[in-house]
Amino acid sequence: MDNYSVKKLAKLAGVSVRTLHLYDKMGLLKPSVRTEARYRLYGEKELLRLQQILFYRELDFPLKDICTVLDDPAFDIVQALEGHKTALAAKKERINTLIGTIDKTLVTLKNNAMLQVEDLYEGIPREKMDAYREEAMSKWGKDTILEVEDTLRSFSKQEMDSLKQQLNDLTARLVTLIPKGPEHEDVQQCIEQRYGIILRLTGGKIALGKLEYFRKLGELYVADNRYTPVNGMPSMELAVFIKDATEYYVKRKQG
Amino acid sequence: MDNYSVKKLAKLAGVSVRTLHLYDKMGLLKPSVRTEARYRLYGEKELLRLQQILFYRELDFPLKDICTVLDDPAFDIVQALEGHKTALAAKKERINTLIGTIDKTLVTLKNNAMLQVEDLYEGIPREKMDAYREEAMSKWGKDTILEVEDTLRSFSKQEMDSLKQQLNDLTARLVTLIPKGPEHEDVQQCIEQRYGIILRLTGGKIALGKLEYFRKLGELYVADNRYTPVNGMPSMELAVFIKDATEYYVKRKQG
DNA sequence: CTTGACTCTAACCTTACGTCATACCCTATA
DNA sequence: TATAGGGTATGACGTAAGGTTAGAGTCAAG
Repeated sequence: MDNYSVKKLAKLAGVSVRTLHLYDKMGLLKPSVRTEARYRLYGEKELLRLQQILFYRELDFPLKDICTVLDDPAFDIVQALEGHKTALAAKKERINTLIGTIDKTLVTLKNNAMLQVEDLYEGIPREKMDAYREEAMSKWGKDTILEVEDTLRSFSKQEMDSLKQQLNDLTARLVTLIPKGPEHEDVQQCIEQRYGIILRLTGGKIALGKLEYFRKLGELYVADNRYTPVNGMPSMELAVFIKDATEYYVKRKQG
Repeated sequence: MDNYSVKKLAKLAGVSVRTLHLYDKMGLLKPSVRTEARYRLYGEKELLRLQQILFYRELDFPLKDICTVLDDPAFDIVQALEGHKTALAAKKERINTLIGTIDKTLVTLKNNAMLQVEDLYEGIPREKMDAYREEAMSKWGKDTILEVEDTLRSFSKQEMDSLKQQLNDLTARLVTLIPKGPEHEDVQQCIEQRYGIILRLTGGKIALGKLEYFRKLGELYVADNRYTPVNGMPSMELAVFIKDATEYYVKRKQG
């Protein structure tokens, strides 16, 4: 009997000594014996009671309620548990709401940072956006576009700026490389880098074969000169150049 | 400028004056001006900041984190929100576990109180239970039995004891009434009370017509004398008596 | 007899306020 | 002008469930 010192009981039950002191003072778990030096000693009965206490504690019951549950024999545990369950369900609902709010906020934040997704289209006025999106959707499929836009939205502003800058640099470099012809090694290197960046921007989620998709993107450069910015100015020459270089690139990769 | 006193701002934002004092002391929201009497005065800028504070507060952000979010321009809000969302999701998962534990505990508690559902069968040894249940299921349908058992399990120990006691009393009374014959008014009253109790015990969920079900129960009393306990002793005489009385009762009600 | 491990009590710290208590300030009215 | 009433400031205490010292006493082994 009375085998356990505070530390032994604490280790056994996985709580701190402080916790046992506290439970003692608040009457939740009294030691069965105090030595003359006022050391606390607990027996098996106390160990059992501690187990019960910890069970209810794990269910987030306040210690005072645990006291009531364990000490009042007329207490309806079933009702207490059911009430507690209701409270937990309410908490859970609140957390769901919070998570929803955070999601909405994240979308808003990223949209605000990312509304420059328009910048990808380089200067197309906002009122033409809808027409453009419909066009793109009918060309590549609505789902494809939506997936790409989702992916774009997931980038942080810094990442986005970096990728945009890289694309701009490549475009500028390609302008200087026009004289060398679309099949020149330097041009092909630029095209390959463009391919990598665009893959990242579209998240590799494109349903079409990736190279095929990339080729279509090359075509688009010719079909619609809105897509070929050179310092903000459209350039048919650059568009054709990129298209030719892309087709050669794809052909070499597929061959 | 500096339009709002503590109380005005508090009312406007739906917080307490104490909260504003606190936010001031901890540097989260300083008044733009202090009068010479040290009264706090806030301007529009502070109102706006308070709105932001409250937004994050509603998301259960600790105030210190809100401080960081609002004051450190290099702080990555998106990352903070995503981290917070993860934490909330973990909390939610924990609550799910807790609810599951409570459910299991409730079932255990009710089973422990109710495993005496067997007592309904009055002394049938546990190893014969399964055979009996199959028999009952083939007689009345598996679903019927499962529904009835569910209903039985939903009773608290006190309710159950009370109903059991009432049934025992009625049985004892019927024994004394055997000489008067199954159609005697007193006997019929007992049968009617039995009917009511059994209806409660089975929750009225029985698929069969209730009276019809009750009649079958009467038949069963004869078909299997395990169902007719008299102080623990089976009594064929009582079983027949109850069957006759029940059939008369049903006939009268249906007629 | 000393050392190291153990124990006691007490007190302060945490979050985000609520609730006094005491004292000061301001303004409108008699 | 005195005062009543409401607004305000500061400080302190309390909350839940302990964590973290601090100072002092206790126990068993070498």
